[in-house]
Amino acid sequence: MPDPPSAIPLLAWYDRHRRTLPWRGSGGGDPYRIWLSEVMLQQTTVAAVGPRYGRFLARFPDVAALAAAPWEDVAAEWAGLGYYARARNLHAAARAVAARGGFPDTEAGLRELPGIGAYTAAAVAAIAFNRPTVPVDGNVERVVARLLSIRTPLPAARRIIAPAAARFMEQEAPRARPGDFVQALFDLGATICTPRRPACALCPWRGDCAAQREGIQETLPAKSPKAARKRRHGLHFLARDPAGRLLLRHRPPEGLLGGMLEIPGAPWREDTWTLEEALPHAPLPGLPWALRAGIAHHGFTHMDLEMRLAEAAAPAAPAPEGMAWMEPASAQAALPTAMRRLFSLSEAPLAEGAGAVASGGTGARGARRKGISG
DNA sequence: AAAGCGGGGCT
DNA sequence: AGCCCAGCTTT
Repeated sequence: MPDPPSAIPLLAWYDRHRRTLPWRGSGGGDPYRIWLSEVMLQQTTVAAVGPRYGRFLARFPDVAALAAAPWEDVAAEWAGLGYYARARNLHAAARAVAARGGFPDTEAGLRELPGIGAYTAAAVAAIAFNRPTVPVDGNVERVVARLLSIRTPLPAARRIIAPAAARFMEQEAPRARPGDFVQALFDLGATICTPRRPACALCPWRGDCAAQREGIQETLPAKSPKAARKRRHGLHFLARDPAGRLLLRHRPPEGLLGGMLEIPGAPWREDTWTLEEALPHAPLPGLPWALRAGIAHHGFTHMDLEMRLAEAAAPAAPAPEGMAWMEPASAQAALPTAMRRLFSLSEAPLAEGAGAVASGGTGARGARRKGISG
């Protein structure tokens, strides 16, 4: 394994070109803010986190406030961000931190908290506590794979990349400012050493990059092929009570959309559902369900989902076990994106032959936003 | 080692 | 229509 290049040119570049980001502003060094940003940024782009970070911080300004909050508030604030286990773990970790009287200030201590793996422990240790460690995220994998021209495909290449990245901390300059060094690596990967069309001419390491010398930088890192996505179908039931409230159901705490709200329905399966077939899965018996036109599409990492929506007016009644009547505005805000798309079908006309309303329309007119089709 | 787990932004 | 993203947890 060749020596890594000197970190000095990278740090000099960072001092001139570092990105201005919400979690780099005032309050610097606050481990709560840095931890929150790292968790939000797990598999999530800076652009997506941007508008959500300040909002979350305003609602839960410190770890004590987050620890004291009920899960429903945390879930509603996280809704739409995805990977909801992050929110569950964030909440649990906040309670653990509050109970022990503050954040652990070492990588090993941080690693014990729920939702903190090898990457996040190293990132918080370096950025919040200036511990000399190198977190390896997608940016660092790409930068190191190119610098050293590592052709082994991911994820196997991590066995080579991680120790190579760790060797940077043998140098004096990064040890003097670990937080800046690791963020310099992130910024380099995000703005110069990008997945496609990297700006090698502007790179502080342009003379040190083995892949660039070989002209293969755009092909690295190589990746193993991933499995194909399955397709599943659902039919869901939206009941409205006389006050206009919606009947929603709590999903189980673990698994897909764990701990989040949903519009109750028949289980997702390979075959499509007919309304009659799905009727036993309706949340309330004996209602005059009418199918809406259109299908809500939602792609998860491992599954493409197509959902239809039936609606009915319900008499005033207590919500069944595990469900709740909710005002439409607060309900929609607390729903994960897949369920928001499904809910938007309620603006569509009734499906052909679905009830007393004459058809003749062409489907979900006015509902052709992303994920909706007729 | 592989699979489950969201959603948005960009090409 | 893919690919990628400041990954973690469970099997």
